[in-house]
Amino acid sequence: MAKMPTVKDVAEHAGVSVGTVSRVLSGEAAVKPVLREKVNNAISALGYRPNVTARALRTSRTDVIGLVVPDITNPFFAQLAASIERAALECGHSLMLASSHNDSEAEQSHVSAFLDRAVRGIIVVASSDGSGLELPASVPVISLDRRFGTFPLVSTNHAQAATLIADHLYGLGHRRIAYIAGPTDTEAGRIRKEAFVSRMDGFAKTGEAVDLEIAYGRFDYESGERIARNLLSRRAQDRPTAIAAASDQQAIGALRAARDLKIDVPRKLSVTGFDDISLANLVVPRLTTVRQPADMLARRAVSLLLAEPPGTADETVDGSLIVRGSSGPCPQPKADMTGHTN
Amino acid sequence: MAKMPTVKDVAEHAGVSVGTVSRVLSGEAAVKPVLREKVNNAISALGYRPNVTARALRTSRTDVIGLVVPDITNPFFAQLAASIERAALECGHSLMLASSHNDSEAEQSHVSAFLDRAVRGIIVVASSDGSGLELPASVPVISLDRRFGTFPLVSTNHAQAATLIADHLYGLGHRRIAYIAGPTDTEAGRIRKEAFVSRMDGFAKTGEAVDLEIAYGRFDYESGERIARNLLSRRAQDRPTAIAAASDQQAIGALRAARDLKIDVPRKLSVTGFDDISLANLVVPRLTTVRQPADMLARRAVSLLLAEPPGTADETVDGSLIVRGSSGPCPQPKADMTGHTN
DNA sequence: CTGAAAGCGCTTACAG
DNA sequence: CTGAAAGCGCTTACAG
Repeated sequence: MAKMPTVKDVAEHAGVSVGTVSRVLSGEAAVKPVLREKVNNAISALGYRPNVTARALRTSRTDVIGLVVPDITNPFFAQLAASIERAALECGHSLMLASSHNDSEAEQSHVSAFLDRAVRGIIVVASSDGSGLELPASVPVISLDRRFGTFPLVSTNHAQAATLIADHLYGLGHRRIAYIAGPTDTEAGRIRKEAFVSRMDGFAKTGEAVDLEIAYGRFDYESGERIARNLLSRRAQDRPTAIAAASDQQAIGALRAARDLKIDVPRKLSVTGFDDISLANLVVPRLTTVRQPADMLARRAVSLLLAEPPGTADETVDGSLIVRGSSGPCPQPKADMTGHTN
Repeated sequence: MAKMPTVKDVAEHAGVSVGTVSRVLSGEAAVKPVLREKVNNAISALGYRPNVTARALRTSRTDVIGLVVPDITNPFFAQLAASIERAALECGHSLMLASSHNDSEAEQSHVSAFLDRAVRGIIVVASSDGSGLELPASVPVISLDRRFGTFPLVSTNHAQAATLIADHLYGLGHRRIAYIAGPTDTEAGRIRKEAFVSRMDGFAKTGEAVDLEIAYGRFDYESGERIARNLLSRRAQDRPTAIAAASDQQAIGALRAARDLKIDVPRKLSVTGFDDISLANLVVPRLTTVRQPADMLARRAVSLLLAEPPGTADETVDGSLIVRGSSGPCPQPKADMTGHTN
């Protein structure tokens, strides 16, 4: 608990002024080598460490980046947080994390708390669309994955990624497909769904029609399981032959439901996810999905935030299809198939 | 980007001194109601928000709690982090999170960074035993789940919890059991293993002998899968009838391996975990495990940290057995069974 | 109960 | 290149 040494102590020990100490600390200004040497010696002799609070007060700048996510126990967000922390660290910044529990009021107050704390910048994965509007924002703010207010967005190209899945399923011959969508109040949820739907509509025009059914839920395991259970609790001929989910968690829930109903995946049913969380490669069967490049997203978000001046343009990163065991050829042509063949 | 109003602005607007403003802000000192009123009006009129940095510099105290975990993408730690954030928020504190990636040097430097930042206190889930020794620690530090340095530890009663699992498996008739242990350089890993082993030894004395095999790994999915694959790639009569893992992640990996090898769980093999992460209830089959009460652990850690004076005694919380589908009766008496029956 | 003033530990014009 | 001094926005003895 000994009192920490200050610049003043260092200055005395080195026989220079505090200004000089500060200048060698910053490394910016030119200091005569002899003095620099003395100061550095004093610093290590005393075990001096700069007081970041004082520095922050003086410069009204810190090296802390604030991150707000809707739910840190969501594996995708945890992944994102880990990547951001790494990216921030590489730039000499540290991370302050807050979880909004999908509550836009909590989100709002976390952002305010960060602002009060004079963080260097804020990255937020919005809890829902329309949150975060009308913010004073004295520091740069970046939306990640889901738009927050009107701040620049770094995200996966949800439309492109969803299209990848649509093509994959159609290519496997599936013509009766169910789509488990994410919340309609999130842009990510909507875009993924719309891109998927419009791709299927496109196929209907040039090839075979697709019987597409859409169910809406949250992005979590439970939603996926519940919805899939509904979808699959029908006579076999009325069931979809493929379920495309808007998140890996939903897809894993769907796998669970299929298993409970003794529906063989992928022989009787194909299931696909979205995100490529680490678990996707561990479930049974391994999940076909589209990878969101968390590392790249994190890196881009941090660098937009730290850029001078801060970036203002949206950025988009393509997803990539990861084919694993949960998707396969459509079981067999339906007897009651409508639409033409080519 | 307008300059934020300060106490001085408020004081002028209210026609009082800055001291008075500060006093109504703190709520501690007595202030004449008329003045208090004026000050409050000025505060809302100007939209004044206290500058936390200045306050921190002056009082050398903040309301930030630092948390270091070995890996935020580990679902158990994510759960813990979420619980701690909630507990901290309830006490008007916010959370600063760092992930050490199981590297004790990174851990060390994160702790230093928190110290530099004059956090209110630090909670650390140690990356391994022996990390965090000889720390100056100008603020309270609490170890959570795994001991950090010599700081007080809040943890699940690993021994009691491991015993619960041992009893469960023995009670189901299993006599050839493999235990997938956690890293031997973590206390949690060692205690869980030792308690399990010693319970089994106890049975050997009073009942039937247990053929116990131990394999060591990390706490993650991959370790569990790899080790289980080894364990199970033998002739059926040489295989364990039950695998107890030191973490849910390992157990889920083991489930994966069993599935790949077409070994029916629980009919041919029982598998148990440890933690009760949310996924445990979603894998196929659902995982029998022992629940670590994350919420309670978090709450206790935060309250020890914030107590005046800070708590110094270790605290332990019991785990509870959660029986699900991955464990069942031992397949059938072995022909080559040694040991007596009772 | 209230005001005037010192000071937390830095950084940064300002002189020299 | 270096020192002396002001000041970031607060809180808190110290008088009164």
